[in-house]
Amino acid sequence: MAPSRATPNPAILAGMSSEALAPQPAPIAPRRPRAPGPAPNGAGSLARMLEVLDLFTAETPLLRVDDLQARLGYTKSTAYRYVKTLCDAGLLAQPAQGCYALGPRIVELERLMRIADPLLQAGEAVLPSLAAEVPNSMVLLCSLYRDKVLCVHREGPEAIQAGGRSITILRARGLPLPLFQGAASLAILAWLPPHRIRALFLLRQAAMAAAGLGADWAAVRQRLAGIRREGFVATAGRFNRHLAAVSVPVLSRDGSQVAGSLTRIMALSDYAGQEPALLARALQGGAGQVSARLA
Amino acid sequence: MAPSRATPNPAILAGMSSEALAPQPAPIAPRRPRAPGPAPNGAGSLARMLEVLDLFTAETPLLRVDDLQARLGYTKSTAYRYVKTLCDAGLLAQPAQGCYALGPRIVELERLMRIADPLLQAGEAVLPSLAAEVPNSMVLLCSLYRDKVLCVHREGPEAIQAGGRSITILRARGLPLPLFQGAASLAILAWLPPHRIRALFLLRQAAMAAAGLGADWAAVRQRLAGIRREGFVATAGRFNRHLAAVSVPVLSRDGSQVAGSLTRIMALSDYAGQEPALLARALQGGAGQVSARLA
DNA sequence: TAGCTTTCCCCATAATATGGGAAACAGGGT
DNA sequence: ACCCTGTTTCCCATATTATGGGGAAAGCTA
Repeated sequence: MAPSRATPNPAILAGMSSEALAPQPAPIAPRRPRAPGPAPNGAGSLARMLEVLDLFTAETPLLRVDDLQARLGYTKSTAYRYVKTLCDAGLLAQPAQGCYALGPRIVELERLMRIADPLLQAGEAVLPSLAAEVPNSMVLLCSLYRDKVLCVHREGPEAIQAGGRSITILRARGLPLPLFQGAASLAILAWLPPHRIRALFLLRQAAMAAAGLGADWAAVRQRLAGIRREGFVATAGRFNRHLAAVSVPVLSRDGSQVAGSLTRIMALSDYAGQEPALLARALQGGAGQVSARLA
Repeated sequence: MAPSRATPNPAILAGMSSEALAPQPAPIAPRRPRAPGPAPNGAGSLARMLEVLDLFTAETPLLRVDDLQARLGYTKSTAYRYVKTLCDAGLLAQPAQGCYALGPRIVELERLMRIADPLLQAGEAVLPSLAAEVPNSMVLLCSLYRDKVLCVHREGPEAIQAGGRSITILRARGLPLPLFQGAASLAILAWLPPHRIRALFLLRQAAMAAAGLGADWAAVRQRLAGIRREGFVATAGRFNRHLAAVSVPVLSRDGSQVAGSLTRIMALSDYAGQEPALLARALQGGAGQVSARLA
């Protein structure tokens, strides 16, 4: 600080009475106790802080501290402390004063993931030729994380001509897919080890039923066994009225577990003329190549 | 938990003596106090938890809990609690038992940033034609976040033929650049509002000097003023012995502040035959188009 | 199923996150 | 250049809760 910004006497500037400058005996208000209970929220303060990230969406990428305070029920102090901690970690950033957004660390970490992800590496090498095999179609590489299926890579055109219109899937990487719906997810689910499927069922039976996977354990089990017997999943007009999808699992190199799924998306009109099993065969070839390239 | 996990009586199951069930005077080992001091680490526990993310690198994308425990000095309990909290938030994931990696939430959040970032939107529209103007060259769009410059988008070939070899810049998005070195960073720095430059200088004078920006405030100020007068930054052989770069600032639509920088990277041999100011002029045209497209 | 590692749970206490208010700061206007 | 307004940090006592150790449960491998 070269010229040393030296004007720290706001008390006088603010016109406070001289009394206020005398040593105050006990003017500090004691902390207002929160309502008793095991935990005010579902978790500890560490998890509470991370909830801040959930508030950022494509519709509201910029938030003010007031919004956080209101939406999460914190006080101003706490909201600012969370924001400051997250900013220091780079997970948030301030594009402008009073304005917060997701931060650079996220982009940086995502790059690390791209560099380190063997599935992505393998997919980038194999998918281009696979996508080119069928005109007006794109190929998606998806992956399962605990209880979330994400599109990891897309190859082929950004848009598909279908139903007289151009249907675009923009910025596919990172697109979250419903766990129990869609060819890409089912192709992963069906090849999960039995105890994983069972655990998922016990935990999210309602969601499975709602997605039409099956009302009880027997139905779900049977449905997934059917998919495994076929070797692929084909859906038509579910994700979009004018689109169809065929998906096959990508297994780890030793074939012991499922690493993700490979999905071709095409116009429903193009799909109608073809044999699903034939489309699946081509995908299975690609999936085998991807598997072979996995570290 | 279909059969309702209702067996919360570990004392009996474990075969403890009935004495142990009586009110225990003080059998529980008191918490071992940590070394006294204002704070064991530089920050509170919230920031401490986020340090876990720093341990994941391109070289070590997979970590075991023992590693975290050892590298951050936590106990097993704490390490597992952090990991669980971060996993629940999706910032970490377990590809396999005993194995942790960066999680799906990061990819998902990064997608949100791509969707919402006006600079990226504008860049994707403008850069392709700009990159094609000069063969064997790529164009980088970079942005400043508080104290970090990141490449946000790359257009053009992935590799440049220079010095008889092919020099590749892979996965440019998310690539961190040194704040005080390189054309892309300097083109942003120089157009920062004076008080921001001054704040940076006060905070990181040593780093500026080490990067050759200037030993004292006068030198730094003069150097940046010189860049502003020129209107661009050109470097040759700094980032890589066989490459040269020309960079210009991208201003906000109203021109009041700098939003990022636009940089062309080319082979040093190609650069040598050209007039830097002419290259800069073309970039300035592109930067103007990007600015015009900013929301 | 047994045997192993990994993960979670329990609890008292020490560490620290919290909340209220005021100081310091930054940006925009005149 | 200055004030003025809204934003951000600092301060401190106390209540909340994160911590650490040991042991139970869960998950995977053989």
